[in-house]
Formats: sequence, structure tokens, C-alpha cells
Amino acid sequence: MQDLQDATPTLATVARLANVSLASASRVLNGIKTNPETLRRVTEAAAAVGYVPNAAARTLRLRRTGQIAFAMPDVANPVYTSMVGSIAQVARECGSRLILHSTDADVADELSFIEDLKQRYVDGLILVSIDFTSAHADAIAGAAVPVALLGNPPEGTKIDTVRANSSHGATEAVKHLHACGRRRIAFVNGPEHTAPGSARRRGYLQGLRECGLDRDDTLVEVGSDFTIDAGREAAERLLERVMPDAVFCANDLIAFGALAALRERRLEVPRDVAIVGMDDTTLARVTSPTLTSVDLGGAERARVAAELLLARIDQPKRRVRTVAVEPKLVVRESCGAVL
Amino acid sequence: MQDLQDATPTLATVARLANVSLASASRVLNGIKTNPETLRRVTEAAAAVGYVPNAAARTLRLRRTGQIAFAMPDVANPVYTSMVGSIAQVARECGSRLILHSTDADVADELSFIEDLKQRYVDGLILVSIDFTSAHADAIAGAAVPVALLGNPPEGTKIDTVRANSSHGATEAVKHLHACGRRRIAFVNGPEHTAPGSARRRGYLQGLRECGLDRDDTLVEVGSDFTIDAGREAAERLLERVMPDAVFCANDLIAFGALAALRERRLEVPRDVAIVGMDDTTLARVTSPTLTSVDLGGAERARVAAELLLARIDQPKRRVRTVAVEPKLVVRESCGAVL
DNA sequence: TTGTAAGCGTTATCAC
DNA sequence: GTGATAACGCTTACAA
Repeated sequence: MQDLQDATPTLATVARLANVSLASASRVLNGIKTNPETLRRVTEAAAAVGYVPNAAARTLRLRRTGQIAFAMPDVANPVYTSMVGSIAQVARECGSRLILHSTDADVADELSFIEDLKQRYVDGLILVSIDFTSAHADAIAGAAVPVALLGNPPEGTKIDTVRANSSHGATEAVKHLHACGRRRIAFVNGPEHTAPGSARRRGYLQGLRECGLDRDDTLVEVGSDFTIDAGREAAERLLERVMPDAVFCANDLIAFGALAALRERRLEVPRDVAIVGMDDTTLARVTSPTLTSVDLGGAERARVAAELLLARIDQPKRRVRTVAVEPKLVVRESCGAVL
Repeated sequence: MQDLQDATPTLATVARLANVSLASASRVLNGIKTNPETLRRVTEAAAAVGYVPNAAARTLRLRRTGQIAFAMPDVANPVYTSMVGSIAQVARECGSRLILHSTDADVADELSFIEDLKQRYVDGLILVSIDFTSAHADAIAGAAVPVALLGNPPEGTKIDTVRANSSHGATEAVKHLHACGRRRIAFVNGPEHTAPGSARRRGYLQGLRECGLDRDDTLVEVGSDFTIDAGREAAERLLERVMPDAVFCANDLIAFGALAALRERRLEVPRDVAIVGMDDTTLARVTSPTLTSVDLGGAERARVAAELLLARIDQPKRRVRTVAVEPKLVVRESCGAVL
């Protein structure tokens, strides 16, 4: 009769129903050895009322949330969503939930998110920061929970890190274009004050050097952003003053913009101008022509970062690790692959 | 001296430092009116030790987590990531965190996730289910926290729901193709046992009817999946037996596959064959030619779902609402727009 | 206005 | 093995 109270059952409900103490009920539910009779009674009682332990209470007691956070610049960018995918998978395998946070690549937001970790609603954070400052290093050093980084902090930063070698990737792209017979290789970059922007420029110049090509700054154009529209505008400016036979673009989105600009000028890709992008996003397989792109290993890097983080959560004292994932050129029609 | 203990400060730390009771400290920190002197002391103490309230303790006490969950079939699908974006934004505006869960469109996984809500680690769930069963209805009815649905449950289901009208959208697509002068309008669908599959087929047939075109089942091909590869294969099968002057594709990914198949046959789009896709993903602006597509309002629907959910969390007794978002045709080069 | 104290639902340390 | 009981960190009657 008084059973009608179907407020969510707590451990107390189960214990009462099984006629044992709270402690015993807890033990059974946590798989601690008990007399078979209590085991049975508790298990049955729990099943009968559909008992599920309360996460907040558990967290409060255990100091473990079973959650990790992923903070990235932009949810809509395919580079990051592929990371979300692989982190979600690792998290799921480890019985963790995933909290998503979009920082809009805003340093202040990133820092305040790190500060928020003091609330301890997660066991750790995976952060991808486009523009790593010393404020980041300080904030992370004092963070309430472990942080794993996807990015390129200064050498010696004491944080678990997974680096991409985008400068090397850019060099490879240039070398590939050169190997395809291109000699006037232009470069459309994104903002150069960002880490990826400066690394890719370095890699581009290095590529020219390795191919024995002269550096020609009229072949370089800088976009306002790493987006399709910015890429298109930058490519248009470039084409107004020079006629390259190849364009290396700092990422796929910029490359799509460049593709559009070339099409508008009735230039055919790759016949007139070859294109290579970077990131190897899903979209690269979809354009016409399909886009040759340098895969920076985003999904892989994210997976590794998640693993580093979970390892550190289990073992806070372990040695700090830095892992580098090497880029891989994926050849498609926009340069190199036969149509 | 004994200050050296820099274990994360709790409310007790602050109270002690400010020389007031726990209760007073709590009041100040929660903005409850107090004597200015205590206000000052507590505020200063809190700042001094960098106090941040513990989320688990707060949740346990308040029965509010400040978290909502979004469970969707596939993190990598651009339709869903655009939803993630708008939900993340709403959540952030309301000071909520977002938990992401990928169900792989697996009914069992969806149901077990709903069951998990009993742990109460979130205040509510936004669920997108491709294939809504009565088991879903039951599970949601008995769920521990409110659920808002993105999908098309049977009429009369007592759940806050945001519907897309994809059948209507399909009809519009066909009518547009007809208005562009096309008369042999083919249809490449995804699996027809799914809700979207059957709705889009209905809409396609309705469109033919409204245009006074005869139904011709040789013009219909069904892919194994809603993906690029499946779309390409299905389109190839279609083109082997008929020569349409237009193809309506059940979603953008299928349309990209169809685009590839047409290109392979040296058919020009839209000159020889016009194409219309569905979902209006980011990718639609990137292909060549750009893709005319029916925007089912994913981002908008997700935003509304988030708002419905948050409203219900605040007000559990409010009337159940169903919102329908109407599709909108976005004309681009693959049919209709001038090059 | 302020302080005391009772919970929120768990887990873990004790005696028994 | 089992059962009281004390935390975990916070909010909120209720009393002063």
C-alpha cells in the first residue's frame, strides 16, 4: 500500500526492501564479497525497484565524475567534429561521458573554461587551442583536473600534448606539387598570427627551398580567416595579380574557396592550376575535382589525446608525454591523381 | 603557516577565513541579502582562496545538474553537427553544459541511454531518433528527466517534439524540378524502412502527382544507406537502365554520390541532368556545381528542441508541445540558379 | 541578519 | 560478514 511512493528509489529504498543495512546494500551493488543470501536479497530488491545509483552522490563521495570535457574552437568545423567522433568513442569505451564546449577560438573563453574546471564537473579536459599563450600554460598548470592538449605549445611545456606537424605537412604539399611538374606554386594562408598560420607558412617556404624554387612573395596571399569565404576572397586577390600553376591552401575550407574562385575565372583544375588543401576533411572527397589534401591526423590525434588524458586521470603522477602525429598526403584529382 | 594546505577550498574554507558561519558564506555567494560587512568579508575571502562551488555537492543538494544531453545517430554527419552547434549555443546561454552521445542509430543504445538518465547526471535529454518505436514512447514516458524529441513519433505521443516535414520538402523539390522544365524526374532514396526514407518517398510521389507527371517506378532507386557511397552506387544502378533529366536525392550525401556518378558518365549538371538534394548541409555550397537542396531546418529545429526542453525542466507540468518546422528550398547551380 | 543543524545519496571505516 | 556512522560540500529551514 505504502509502496505507491514511486519517487526515484535510493540505496535506502533498496536496503529497506532487502531488509539489510545501507552498508550491505552498497557492498553488494559494488560487487564486494558478501554472504550469498544478502547478495540475492539486495540484487532482487534493486531490480524490483529499478534502482540506479545517483551520479551526484557518487561523485561527491568518490571524487570522480565519469565525465571528460572536450573544448574546441568550432563545433561546425569538420576537422573538429572528426575529433569529437574519436573522443566520444574512447570515452564510451572507458565508461565516460563526453562534455562538449565550443570556445570560438577565443582565448578568454578558453581560460575561463579552464577556470571552471574548479567546479569539478569533469575528471579532465582535452583542449584544442589555436593560439597557445603563456596564460594557457599557467592556467593549465594550476588547473583543478588534468588537461591534455591538442596543439603546439612551446617546447618544454609540462603538459600532455599531441602535436600535429603541419609545417612538415605544408612542405610535403609543396614537394608534391613540384613533383607533379608545377613551378609557380602559390600559397593561400589563413591569419598568420595563429599557430597553424605561421607553421604552414614556414612549411611552405621550406618546401620551396627543398625543391630549389625561388621564394616569390607575390605568390603568397593571406586570408582573414580559415573559412571558405575568406579563402575565396584571398584567392581572388591572388589571381588578380599573378597566374600560378598551383595553389597550396592552408586548409581544406580555404581550398574550397580557391576552387570556387578558379572556377569563376574559367580556370580548370588541375589542368590550369593544381590545388592542394590541408586537413583532409570529409568534404575533400565530395568536391569536383576531388581535393588532394594533407591529412594532419585529426581523428588519430584526438584519440591519442583522450588516451593520454584517461591515463593521467588514473595515474596523476605519471611522466608527462608528448606525442607527435605525422601528416600524410592524400592524393586526389585536384593534383596528381588521374581523373 | 597552516595556510599551506592548498587542497581545493570549500565553502568551509571561505567561512572560516571570513570568520562567519557556513550559512552566511553560502548566502553571500548565492546573492542573498546580507549585512554589507559580512558581504565584504566573504567576498574577499572567496576571492582570496579562489573559491568555486563544487558541482556535485550543489547538484546533490539542489537536484539540478546544469547539464543537458544530446543523443544523436552520428557525430560525423553534418546534419547532426549543425544541431550540436545550435544546442550548444542555447545551452551556453542558459548556463548549461552539453553532454554528447552518439547512438549509431541503434535502438537498443537509445533505450539504454534513456535508462541511464536515472543516474540523473543531466536535467534533460534531446533525442533524435531515426526510427521511433513504441518502446521509445514507453521509455520516455518513464524517463527520470524530461526528454524532447527531434523526429516524427506517431500523432498523439505525449512528448515535446519538433518535427521536420521532409515529405513536404520532397514534394517541393519535385515541383521545383518540374518548374525548371524537367519531366523525367528520378528519385534516389535511402533505406525505405526508416522514417525519413518512407516520408521522402511519399513526398516524391505526391510531387509527381501535383505536377501531373506519371509515376514511373523505373525512375526510383533505393540505396543501402544515406551516405555518399551508397548514393553513388544507387545512382549508377539508376543510370544503367534509364536516362532521367533530373534526380531528386533523399539527402545531400546521396546527392554528392549521384553527382560523382553523373560526372563519371560525362553527364553535365545541370545541363543534362538537374540535381536536388536534401538537408542543405554545409557541403552543398562547396561542390561543383553547388547543390540545390531542401533545408529541413536542422539547426532551427535543434534550437527549438533545446528551448522546449529547458522550458519543461523549469516547468515540468507545462502542456506538451509539438512544433513543426517547414522545409525551405535553397536554389543553387545544380538546378535553377544561373551559373 | 546570523548561526545551528538537518539533510541530499553515496561509500568507507570502524567496531561487532 | 554485517551494521551503525562519519564523511563528501553544499543549501535552507528554523531558531536565536
